[in-house]
Amino acid sequence: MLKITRKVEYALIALRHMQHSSKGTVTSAKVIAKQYGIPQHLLAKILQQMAKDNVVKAIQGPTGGYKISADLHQISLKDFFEKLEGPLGLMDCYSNSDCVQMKSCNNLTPIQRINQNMMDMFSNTSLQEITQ
Amino acid sequence: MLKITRKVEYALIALRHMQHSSKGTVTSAKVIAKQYGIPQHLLAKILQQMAKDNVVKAIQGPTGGYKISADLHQISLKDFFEKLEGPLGLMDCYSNSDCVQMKSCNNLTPIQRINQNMMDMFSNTSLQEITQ
DNA sequence: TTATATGCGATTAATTTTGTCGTATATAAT
DNA sequence: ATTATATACGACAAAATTAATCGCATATAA
Repeated sequence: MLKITRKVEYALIALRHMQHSSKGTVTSAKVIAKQYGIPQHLLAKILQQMAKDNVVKAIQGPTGGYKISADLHQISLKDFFEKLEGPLGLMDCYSNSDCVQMKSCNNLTPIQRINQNMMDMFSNTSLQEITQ
Repeated sequence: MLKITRKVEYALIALRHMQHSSKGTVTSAKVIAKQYGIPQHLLAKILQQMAKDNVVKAIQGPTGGYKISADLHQISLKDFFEKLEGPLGLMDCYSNSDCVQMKSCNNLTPIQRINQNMMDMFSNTSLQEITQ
């Protein structure tokens, strides 16, 4: 419980790798996958999703690959996580209001506080800080 | 991702319920399960585990049930969660050191910081605060 | 003695996560 | 032009985790 998925783990690894290679360089999914022992096809899909989200830019063809296209200072971890995994929250009821236990559940407010603290942390941390 | 399991959700609901009933009262798993729409057998097992962990005390036989036996001020969320779900951590590598990507993984330290912040939050919050 | 509670292991079901496969398209290099 | 290598993307499958059920045992109040 409370785990980050491999999907975002892999995304962060890839971002960090690109962040550390010379500026303007293009890196293929294959290279990154091999270096970190990530299933290549899986990483490719993740990078494709990041491309759609305008975090990276994809260059096709041989010698193609990806490079960071966004200003990572401007993207919070919260936004990044949500782009990849959908709404965050310690419990489903924070993103989805059709919980049948809603009316009788007694710990919404207390856990809500913790949830808020976590969200704040993720909102106040930029991708740049993670990948630097 | 980053979700609390129903198991601890149910545990917190039960604790909170007991915390709010008159002191010394014994509450059966059945009563709580019905009130909050929780599968009865499942809640019973969770309460049994909490009994083993000395958070609640079990009273057997008809009119039996559970009551809080620990000082909830003295139990941190972190300890409570770990009792129920095992080691916490945003990534497995924080609890388990045999990750094959260990040597090449590049985001240990940055994520580590966030992880530490979360753990601190859970350590600095008592069960009492949640269930009050 | 009976009814009702906990105790506990085994099993199943459901859900989520993780990974694979196949095929199409783009494009640099030869 | 052809080839090799990259991304693009949907469908599928495998694995892992979480959630829930079942059955039987024991305790005990009524």
